[in-house]
Amino acid sequence: MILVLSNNYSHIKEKLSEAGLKVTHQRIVIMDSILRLDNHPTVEQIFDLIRDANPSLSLGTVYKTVETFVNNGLLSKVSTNEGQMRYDPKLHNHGHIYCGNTSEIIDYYDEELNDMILNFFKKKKVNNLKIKNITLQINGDKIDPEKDILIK
Amino acid sequence: MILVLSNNYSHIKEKLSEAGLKVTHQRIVIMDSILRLDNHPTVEQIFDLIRDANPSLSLGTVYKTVETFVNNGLLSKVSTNEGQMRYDPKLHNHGHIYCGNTSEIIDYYDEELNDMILNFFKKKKVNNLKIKNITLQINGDKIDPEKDILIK
DNA sequence: CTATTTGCAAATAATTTGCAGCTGG
DNA sequence: CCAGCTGCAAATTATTTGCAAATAG
Repeated sequence: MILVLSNNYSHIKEKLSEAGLKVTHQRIVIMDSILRLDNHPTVEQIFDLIRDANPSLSLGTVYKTVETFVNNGLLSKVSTNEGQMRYDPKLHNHGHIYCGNTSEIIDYYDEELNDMILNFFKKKKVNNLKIKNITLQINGDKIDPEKDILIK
Repeated sequence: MILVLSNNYSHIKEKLSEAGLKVTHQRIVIMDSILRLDNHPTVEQIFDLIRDANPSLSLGTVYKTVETFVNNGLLSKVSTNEGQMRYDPKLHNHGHIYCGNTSEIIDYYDEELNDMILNFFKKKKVNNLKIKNITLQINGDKIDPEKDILIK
């Protein structure tokens, strides 16, 4: 029986190659940190997570790299009212919950709601616009900031 | 028959007073320009529109003023992927169409869709979150950048 | 080998701050 | 009058740029 060990970062390397990007250590580490951080990190948060283990990696490289990732469809850019861009590795059509009091951004996706909205826009047309995607933005405040938000 | 002339800026002055803000020339001119510009201006666009007629009014004051307006519920803040905040004088629950190729932000509101979404969130609950509002973000590109977007 | 990518430092852009002087209520 | 505004300049923050050295393919 042959056991194929899941090679470190193999999934990320593959994604980079598929996108036609050179597979560099910096890119792997940056993508990995975004996936691990999960909640839509800022450039600063990415840099803070990886700088100790990669002392020569510079902040400028993080800026350039996330921009490259966005341009090649590996990340999407999420703007906030706090003046810093954040980066989202989930590429399927999904919405976000913005917590005003904790600055968290939480993914929101509901199949039923999504279908409802897509059906609606099959009927109602917006002329002279090529729609790329439609997302829902839910603004609110966490009631208990210590606890998580639970989508039922 | 008594004809009451619509006093200049009277509506804006009223809004400011109601919000408990002092009615200053700067605030009137800034709010007026936002209403006139209509399409979710940046601070720079506001400033450009009013600077000639108000040479002593400074850019810093525009920044402070729009922030005051947001904090007092007279404007809402709209973030973009272009690194500049934009300001929206329409306060009722409505969505935005973001044109990637022209950087325009166009209001979108449909009663039926709005009801549909609100009803949905009466059933599905998001625990530990006090929802303030739910808006739709429609991303796309204008097909003919010269022409307007027409919502049918 | 060579087109890309990276690191670094300097530049730019957007926004905020501090504070003295002005002004609306 | 005086708390709240404004103007101005300097400070801060986020991001971009330019370029020489490094490196993936």
